[in-house]
Amino acid sequence: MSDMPSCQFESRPRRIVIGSSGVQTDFCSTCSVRPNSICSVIEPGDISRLSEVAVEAIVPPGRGFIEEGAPATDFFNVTSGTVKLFKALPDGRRQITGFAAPGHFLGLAVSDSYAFGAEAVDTVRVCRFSREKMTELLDDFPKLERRLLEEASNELVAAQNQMLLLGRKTARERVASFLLDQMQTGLLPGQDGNGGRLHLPMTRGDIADYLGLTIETVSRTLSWMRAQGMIEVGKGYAITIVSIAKLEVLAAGNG
Amino acid sequence: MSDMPSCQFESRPRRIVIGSSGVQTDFCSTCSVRPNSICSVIEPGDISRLSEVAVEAIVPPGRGFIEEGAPATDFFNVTSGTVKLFKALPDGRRQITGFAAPGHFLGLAVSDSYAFGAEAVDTVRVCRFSREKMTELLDDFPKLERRLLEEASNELVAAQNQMLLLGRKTARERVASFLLDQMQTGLLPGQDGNGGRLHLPMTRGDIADYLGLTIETVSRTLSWMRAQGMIEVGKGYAITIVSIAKLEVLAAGNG
DNA sequence: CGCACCATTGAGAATTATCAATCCTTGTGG
DNA sequence: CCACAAGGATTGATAATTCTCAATGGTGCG
Repeated sequence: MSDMPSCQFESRPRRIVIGSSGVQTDFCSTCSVRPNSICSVIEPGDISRLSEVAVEAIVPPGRGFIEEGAPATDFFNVTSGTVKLFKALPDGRRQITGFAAPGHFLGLAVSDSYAFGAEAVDTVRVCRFSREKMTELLDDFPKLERRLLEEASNELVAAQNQMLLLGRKTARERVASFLLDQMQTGLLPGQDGNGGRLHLPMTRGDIADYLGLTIETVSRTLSWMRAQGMIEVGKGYAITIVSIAKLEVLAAGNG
Repeated sequence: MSDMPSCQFESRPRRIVIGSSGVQTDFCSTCSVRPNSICSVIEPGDISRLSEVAVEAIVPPGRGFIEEGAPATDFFNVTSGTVKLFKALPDGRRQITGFAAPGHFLGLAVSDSYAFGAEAVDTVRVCRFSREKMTELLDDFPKLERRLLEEASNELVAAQNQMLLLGRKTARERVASFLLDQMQTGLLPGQDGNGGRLHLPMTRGDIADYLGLTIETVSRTLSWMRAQGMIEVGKGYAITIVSIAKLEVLAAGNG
């Protein structure tokens, strides 16, 4: 496929917010994704502990920041943008195992090396924690551990759903399932009820690698869905869901 | 496929070992899989706590004991035999998401209903914990929570590997990967080095549902591997690995 | 002994992949 | 501002892997 991107950050700015008194402020306390992330279990009085160990980083589109097989030195929390997680075979075949949206925690692994790679789909901001700092936090905040277990359990459920999709669903069923899933995260503002405009930040190639298909099959399937009046394919990364009901019939298992 | 088995236990014997003094003994302390299970983090002095909340059950081959979508009332620990975990589509298509060997913990899910079904492959023994009793244990033994997180992380890694297999590997690669995986758990005693006799407790149908293939393709692929001198297919559930090297070349990605 | 279930093998069909050409969009530089 | 280059997307024609349908053979249990 494409050339393997390097595993370096574009920049690694320690984003320190200076308050009126000139003292470092807890940027975690103003973090917009904290309510949806594991950080929400840290009490307001302890948030400074978070800010001390977290480092903000900005990852430009297409840049990888976790390399499969590399030493697992850091954990990440996505604060904005979309990240693709993937595994690859020696000959280049790639399977995207998931897309991480803001609030998602990355790096769950007992091994000392990453079991997957991670790459920014669009411009991504992440909070980075070193492995040892994270361990300290876990020791000091038992709630954090329970929250991580929740997070892991949720990912496990998602992984099981994806295995069902990859192992047993047809191309049409896969794409339908994908579009419905994306309505959880990709819905444009003001959209809700029986339809909705979606912003899909990933390319057809990414979708294909996520669904275990080829680019061409994804494209053809979307065209077929458009012909069926299920969706409208806008330019860029926009897709409009015209009939959720029809997609749900497909996704449930009528290829 | 086959008719859906009921979600009942064959029997639910509270296995209470009566010591010489006539007092109930901790059967957990003699449990052969404890070193490999989450129970290993409970200190010897606290093992009685385990025995109090655990109930042993025997599940006959083919019997289901977790029904997908049913209220998640219990957790399980496999103590002997092999369990298949699966998800199904309305029309009967089934994806086996994993095989659980002795020591495996079942039921990780935040939801109040099971996200997957479980069924005994051969005769299975499990330890059952009620959800509330398990919660109490988690509160009293922080180490247990950390161990569960480890368990979940390991399953996540396995799930990611399986997604790569299902989404991007050819039939031959899938079967090769499967056979190599099974050498971790299914090796018959006395086997080790460059080959080994495997006991696969599951049917071809189970293997097919695990690998996202059909029974026929699994069978044909095994026949092809035999013709290539990679394996020997014995009668019953025996398979002999003749050349690990050839299988590894296949599994790594040469279809 | 016969039935039921599982496994193997064959022939043909179907879904999806591969190869290839064209179009569209976007960004860049003259 | 326009032309061009580059990457992504779409569509078409063909190929290949895998599935489906079907028949046969083996194994174990009642």
